Amino acid sequence: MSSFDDSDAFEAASAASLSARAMAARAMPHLDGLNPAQREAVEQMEGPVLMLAGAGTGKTKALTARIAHLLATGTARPNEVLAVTFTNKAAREMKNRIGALMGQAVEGMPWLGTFHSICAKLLRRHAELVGLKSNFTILDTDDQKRVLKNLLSVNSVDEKRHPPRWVSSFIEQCKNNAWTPDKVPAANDLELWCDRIFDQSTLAEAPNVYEFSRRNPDSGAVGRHIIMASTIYAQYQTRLRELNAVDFGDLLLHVIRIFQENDDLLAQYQRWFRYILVDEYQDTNVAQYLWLRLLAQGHSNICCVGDDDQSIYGWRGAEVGNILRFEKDFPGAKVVRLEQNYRSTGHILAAASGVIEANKGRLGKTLWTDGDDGEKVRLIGHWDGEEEARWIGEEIESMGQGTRGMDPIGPNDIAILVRASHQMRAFEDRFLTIGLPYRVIGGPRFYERMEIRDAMAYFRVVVSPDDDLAFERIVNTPKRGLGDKAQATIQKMARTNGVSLLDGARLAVETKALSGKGLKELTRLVDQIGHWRALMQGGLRQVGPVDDLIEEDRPTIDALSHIELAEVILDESGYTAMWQNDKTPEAPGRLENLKELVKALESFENLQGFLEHVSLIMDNEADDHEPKVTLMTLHAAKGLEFPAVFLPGWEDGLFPSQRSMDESGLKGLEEERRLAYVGITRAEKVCTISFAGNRRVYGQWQSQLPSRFIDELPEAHVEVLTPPGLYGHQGGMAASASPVAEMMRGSDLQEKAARADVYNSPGWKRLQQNQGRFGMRQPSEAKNVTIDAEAISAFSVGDRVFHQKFGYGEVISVEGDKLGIAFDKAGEKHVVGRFVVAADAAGDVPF
DNA sequence: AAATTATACGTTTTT
DNA sequence: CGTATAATTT
Repeated sequence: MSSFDDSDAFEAASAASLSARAMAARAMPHLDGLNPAQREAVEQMEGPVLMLAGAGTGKTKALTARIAHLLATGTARPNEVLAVTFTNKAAREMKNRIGALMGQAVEGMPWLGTFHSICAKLLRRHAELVGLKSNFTILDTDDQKRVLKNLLSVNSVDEKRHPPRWVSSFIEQCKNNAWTPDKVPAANDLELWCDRIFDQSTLAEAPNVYEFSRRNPDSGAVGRHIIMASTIYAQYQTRLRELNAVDFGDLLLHVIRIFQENDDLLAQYQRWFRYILVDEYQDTNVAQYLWLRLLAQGHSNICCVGDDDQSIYGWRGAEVGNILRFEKDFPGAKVVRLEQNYRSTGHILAAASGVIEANKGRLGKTLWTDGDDGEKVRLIGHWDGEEEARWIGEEIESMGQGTRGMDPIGPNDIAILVRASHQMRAFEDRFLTIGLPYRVIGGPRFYERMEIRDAMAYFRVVVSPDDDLAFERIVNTPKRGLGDKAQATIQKMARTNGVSLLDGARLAVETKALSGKGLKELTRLVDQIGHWRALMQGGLRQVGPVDDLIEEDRPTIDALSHIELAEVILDESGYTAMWQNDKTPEAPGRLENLKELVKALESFENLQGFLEHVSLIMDNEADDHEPKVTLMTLHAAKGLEFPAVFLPGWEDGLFPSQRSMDESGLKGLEEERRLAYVGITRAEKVCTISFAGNRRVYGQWQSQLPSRFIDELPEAHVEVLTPPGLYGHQGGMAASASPVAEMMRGSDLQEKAARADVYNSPGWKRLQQNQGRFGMRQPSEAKNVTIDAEAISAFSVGDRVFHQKFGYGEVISVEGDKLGIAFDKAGEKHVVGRFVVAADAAGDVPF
């Protein structure tokens, strides 16, 4: 875990490299099983190398083999290799695989990690060069938003028109592009409207506010006042410095600035990192590119691995241009293409290739395989989204039995990949009713949950008493009667004395700036924090003026373990009690999460180490053992593979997403197409694409057209399926119904023409001919499966029950193992009995 | 200060 | 339609 405790990594690494050199004489097992292209990429150690690695071509294998080769040949010591990834998961996997290749010989690679963790490490060493202390805190999006909200209101910005998260994404965009506040191009800057009109005297006191001469289209008023977004950005940076804090983008930018302003230091690191490797290079943004270029200058021993066809993060600043430009940026670069695919069948590869070929300006690769053609990509249309979910559910069940001579495929080997997370709901609903276990990847992350963040804010206050944001978060959580008024008093006290909020609170207590209950509660909180701090450090116990909480009056105390300390903090602060007293359905889960948090502390030496880890590592691999179908977005699926993949919702507007096309035009469409390519290439054996003719969008029923990507699937590699149980309804329900529906909605002519044209497209005609009918049918009343006499429900009508997702409710019908339940909050649902528990037991059952 | 009602809005997401 | 925030009430 500890890419951070590198203090003696150098020593350890040097020792390790001796044995590495010794190994050079011996065989090199890491080269075994590499194909010629992979081997070339591994053995070309000097100079710039671009490894263009298509989906499933053994990219990680080649990358790890290359590192192993550098070490095994004694070309580099472990601490001289800088290997950067985007995610912690990727870093972890690489570490494991290198370990497996090298045996125990290499202790660790201190500079293998994410861009952010490596930058955090560098910045802690040199923080003072950018005016920070080395114990700076790393803000998450929530903290950022709070800082920004404050700035916006101070500047009278109209928060209705420019919500904090909007300004926050502006700043993020600037940082992705390595624009400091003074370097924001005028064309990219934004005018933020003020929420009031200044008069001459107030305007004089607001130096950043300008008169905006254009007419306000809303009110018709002239003389609106504005402030530039880059000005807010500048203030934001100042504020972060005051807080001794950085955001994620700053980790990169501060390090870049340090390198740019300190030639000697840069030279030192250039000498130190003799070999640089970068994973997922197509996802790098401008800042990351600059960072890499600074470090690679000189030796140019940089190996970038990526696939321009899998660049799907343009919307968050990734520059495909970086990978397309590589040979220009690094003259003499060797380009190696990995094109042999070890993952998917021939039909699947051919279908994926057919789709991606429609993109322009690719570096170009042709995937091929030694393996079987396998089954064709399957394509199926449904009446609506619910039927699509129903069909996929049944298909998954039959895959479990093994269909058409294929080996059974269990839930763990199946994934459903959607374009947008809201598509998951239809599947969740369906799977819940048929009792198909599933797992959703990519929901709210563990460390982003409210209770976890609250708990960590307590830890932060104890670890660093001047962490104002953390103090602000916990001062009235749980409710202590310290509302806006009390907090304003504390703020004022802190500001006028130039101290932290905690010290401000201490002063407020001493000077009795508050009264009654507020004073008592604040006194207690301040004393408690002092007490916890003492528990952390050990030694003489601090004796507060009003210290009625601490029962024993020991003059000295021993330092508690950080785990005990965490428990004490959560307990004494009343935070645990707050959730125990909470009657909402999510309260038991939150308590469970808190327990998990404390458990997670075990793998750390102290609270500081834990907090550093958490601020950079936001992933939480749930370790459940039950086989489950995976439900996730296409974005989340990159890098993964499954024997069977379902790709539902291939409808124009949904996928490709209308918004992408509107906002980014052809570029956006091409990125969507790459997403389609990523989706198809996740499948090893079976890939099933589907669409619905009708779908509910924001509550309104809308007729949908099959995705244009469906037309791009090469016919020879696609098999069109027809759902079972069809009767009547000859062909092309959507073809006839949709345009009519379109006209009734009175959309403009151009759009109608464009849409009508789809029906003349070769792909659609082909499908019509091939199928005769396309599986469109009226939704038959879904008859629920007959009652299994063996299945005796543990519940009866009238029982109070609790459900993990829907909360509390009352059983209103029982049909075999299926229950009809009227939920208090979620309405009426049909659910399989094993997903609910008797309501009185809900409090004790850890889900 | 909590509970309730109104209203706006509605990809993709890691660090 | 459903959720998440804001505004309003009690």
